[in-house]
Amino acid sequence: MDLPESATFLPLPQAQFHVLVALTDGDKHGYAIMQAVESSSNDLVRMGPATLYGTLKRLCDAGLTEELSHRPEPGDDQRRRYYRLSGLGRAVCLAEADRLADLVQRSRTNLQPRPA
Amino acid sequence: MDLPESATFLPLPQAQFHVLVALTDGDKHGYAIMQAVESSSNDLVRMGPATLYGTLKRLCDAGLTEELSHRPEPGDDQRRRYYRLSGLGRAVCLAEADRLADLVQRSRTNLQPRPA
DNA sequence: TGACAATATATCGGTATGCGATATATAGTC
DNA sequence: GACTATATATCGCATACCGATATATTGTCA
Repeated sequence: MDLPESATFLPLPQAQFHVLVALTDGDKHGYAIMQAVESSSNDLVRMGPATLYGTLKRLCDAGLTEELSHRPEPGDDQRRRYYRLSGLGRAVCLAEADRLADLVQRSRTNLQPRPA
Repeated sequence: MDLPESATFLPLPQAQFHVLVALTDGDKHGYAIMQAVESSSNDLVRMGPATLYGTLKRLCDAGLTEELSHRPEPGDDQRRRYYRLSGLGRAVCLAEADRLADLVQRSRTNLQPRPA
């Protein structure tokens, strides 16, 4: 069941979707998100600090992500700030995935050479 | 086989991808593209004239689409200007679809509750 | 210890993209 | 003739994106 509220965030800006998807993997700090987005796209998507931290701010303001109040790995780099998907963030991420899956399928279907 | 050149256009801005996908269906004039994008997304994606014609200009400048020199339906509305996908546009559209399909699959896989 | 690279967050300022509103004009309907 | 839908076009603002730079910490190696 999908919260109707999710649709109001669609279409999601690309950078926001990239960050949400990176967090479906598990909680991460900013720098790790940046690396995950780049490596998982084979460096096709480049995400510098300006895009990352600006996007993280927007996502947290919108309630799609939350900053962790506790530190998952005590003794790690003290500068790190960790983020996780909220319940709403999960719903929005899935809704955007559905929307994009439809576009992907239609473009592939239409562009396949049709057998006579 | 994918032209390496296609990758240089990725990630494609959302509006550009929407227009390309709309044209995989067949050649269309601007107004028809606008309606196709909205109706095929169940009005989730709204595309006004400013976004449409600006995007079409960028796509034609980049060589991803081409304006038809002839009129496919003689006797139709004389104001119409028809557009079609170029070969490069097809390749870029498929490459972007591949990129998005990967994001969709990973987000779905990660967000499914994992059976114990 | 000192030098250096990698890690980590943050912001400035400019560019690209997106879009509401408006303009203009034709085509179709009643 | 009045009205709606069709069709293209552009202004100006808002949002989104991103290269460059700044600052400081951490880790590594000599």
